[in-house]
Amino acid sequence: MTIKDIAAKCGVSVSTVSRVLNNQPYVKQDVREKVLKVIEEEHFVPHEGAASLARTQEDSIGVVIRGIKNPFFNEMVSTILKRAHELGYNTYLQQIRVGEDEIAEAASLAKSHKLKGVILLGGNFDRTPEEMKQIDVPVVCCTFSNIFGGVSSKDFSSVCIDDEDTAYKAVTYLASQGHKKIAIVLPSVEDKSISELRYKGYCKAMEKSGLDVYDDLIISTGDYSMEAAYSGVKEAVENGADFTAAFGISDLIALATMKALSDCGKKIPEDVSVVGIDGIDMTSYFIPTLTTLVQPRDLMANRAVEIIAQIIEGEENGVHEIVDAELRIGESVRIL
Amino acid sequence: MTIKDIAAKCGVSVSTVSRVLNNQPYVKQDVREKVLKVIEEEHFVPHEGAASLARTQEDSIGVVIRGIKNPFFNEMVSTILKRAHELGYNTYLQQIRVGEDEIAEAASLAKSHKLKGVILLGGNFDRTPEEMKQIDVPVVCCTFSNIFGGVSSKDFSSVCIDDEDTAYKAVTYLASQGHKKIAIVLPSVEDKSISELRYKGYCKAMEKSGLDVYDDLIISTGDYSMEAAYSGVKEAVENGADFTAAFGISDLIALATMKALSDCGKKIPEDVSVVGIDGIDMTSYFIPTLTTLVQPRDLMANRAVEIIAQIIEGEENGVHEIVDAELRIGESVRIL
DNA sequence: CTGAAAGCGCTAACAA
DNA sequence: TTGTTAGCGCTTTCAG
Repeated sequence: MTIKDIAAKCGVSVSTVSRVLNNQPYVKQDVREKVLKVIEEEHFVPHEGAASLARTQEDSIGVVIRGIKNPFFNEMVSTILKRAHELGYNTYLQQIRVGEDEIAEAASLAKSHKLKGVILLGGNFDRTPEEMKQIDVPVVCCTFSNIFGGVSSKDFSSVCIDDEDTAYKAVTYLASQGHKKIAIVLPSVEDKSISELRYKGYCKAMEKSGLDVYDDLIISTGDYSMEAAYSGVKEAVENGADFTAAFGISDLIALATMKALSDCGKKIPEDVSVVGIDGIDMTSYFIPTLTTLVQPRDLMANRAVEIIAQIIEGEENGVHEIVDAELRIGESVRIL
Repeated sequence: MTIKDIAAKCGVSVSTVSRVLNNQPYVKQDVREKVLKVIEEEHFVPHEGAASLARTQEDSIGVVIRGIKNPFFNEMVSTILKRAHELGYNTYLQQIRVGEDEIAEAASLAKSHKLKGVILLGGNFDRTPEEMKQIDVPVVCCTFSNIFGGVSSKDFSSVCIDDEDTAYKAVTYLASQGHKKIAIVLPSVEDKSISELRYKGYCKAMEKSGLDVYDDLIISTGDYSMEAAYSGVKEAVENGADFTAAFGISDLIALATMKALSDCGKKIPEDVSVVGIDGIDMTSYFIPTLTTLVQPRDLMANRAVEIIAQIIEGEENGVHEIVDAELRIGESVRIL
């Protein structure tokens, strides 16, 4: 069943059917209705590839999500797709594993579908200008900003929180509650990515609060997984690490930290307090509820789409928006 | 940049380039290498729509996921995509919200991309044969099986656990630990879907164990969300519902149940024990760890792909596989 | 307002 | 082993 068959059944030409299909003007009302009726009856759906091929200008954007199981990203996807739809953009979703190269994926997605722009949901900071140039359409980094790879800030856009500052707030909150020995649980202190930035914020907060940072307080677990965080914290505690509060640089890490502490016989928050960053839905159902700095994910998702649309419409590239994370007080921090 | 440009740059014809692109034989080794080199240099990626249009026979399958944020489904997706890739199938992923019509989506996806088959990840049971017929390619329901809508079992395939039996096991386990007042937390006792089936299993287990089912034990919350489960349980307890164990028909529901109970001052498992079904990753990090019947999600994901491949290759439709859920004992059930 | 016809970029016979 | 060519199903001028 093709557009041609529909045209024949309606006694009109293919161009008329095409006009109806694309909601274009210059079709008499009764003709439009008849065509619509036949389309409905036949359950006709146009072949997307053919349309895409014929279209002189596609209005599609791609969304590449890194970390297929990450709830934080999954919670943003539907907002992105919805907003894109509202603004008249078709979307192509590509989920990739943590190990894969999101730039290469994005470049290939853009070419294989004539995309007008790409949103990167999560990714690595450490990119060279050459790598970025592989993607020949505007890019908006959502939840992160490339600041390590020497890519000019004019060559991409971004919307994210200030990672260093947010970590600073998290740790300062802990300090304000009287905590002195505050541990940090992170993948790495220098991964040229979020982990490194949040580590800086931690150090700054500790310093400003007049607290010492010593080795035992830094629990590097290797990656962003809950498994790694769990074993890292457990091992640290078993080896005698001594702290009354822990800052997990993401909610998933913070939740795994709580579990590890609990399994070591520590009560939360009585013995150890914990805070995270992100604000994923699940944190509200943990016992105790996690205190966390909530990223405004709907705002970020919407802005990411709006920014890419703006750039596609011809506005300048290089839009970099910083949004605020807000402290949501749960039950995981002891209030002194 | 098109295949034609590449051909020109290499001094060969488009068909040679096409052959190289598709890993076909009948290209001299040195020619193949030269073409590959130019493709690499130019970062050429063929237009997917054009290829799809020209291909006489596409080998693509679609995956429609219902419940964009559901961790259980998200955890299966990558396995499905991987297996499909291994078997030589292209995949098209479509995530839809809980309110949307997955059959209509699947039908449209199948037509717009000339799909050979569709995997439905989660969905409604209550479908008529007419609705199913909208999808003109083989369908495999993964995690559920259509048994309410009168669709002939020959018209679709499925791979799922035995919902009634799994619920039976969960409740029987609770009873075996000495519990007598066992509540069930579910969306609805008759939603013609998973909830209804698991409710049946609950009733059967209660009966076999010689336990009474009375109204206070049945907490219907309206939908599958954690929010609904949380408020439903909280309200029930505040209204005096009295039970020592609760069966949440899904992990998410069980987790929300634990939280609600905890917020009502009940300790788990000391005051109330809880079990779920699914085995999502997150359950291992809750305090206490949730006892649950684990669905073999990798197995189901792999089988779903293998079954659809089998049907596409010409084998008979109507394959219905039941897989076993396995009890994973956590800390949420009091051991007597 | 409507239709005819020229591609979009690629694959797949078919010839060479 | 390679090239030529006819579409795949649709959109989009351009005439009418």
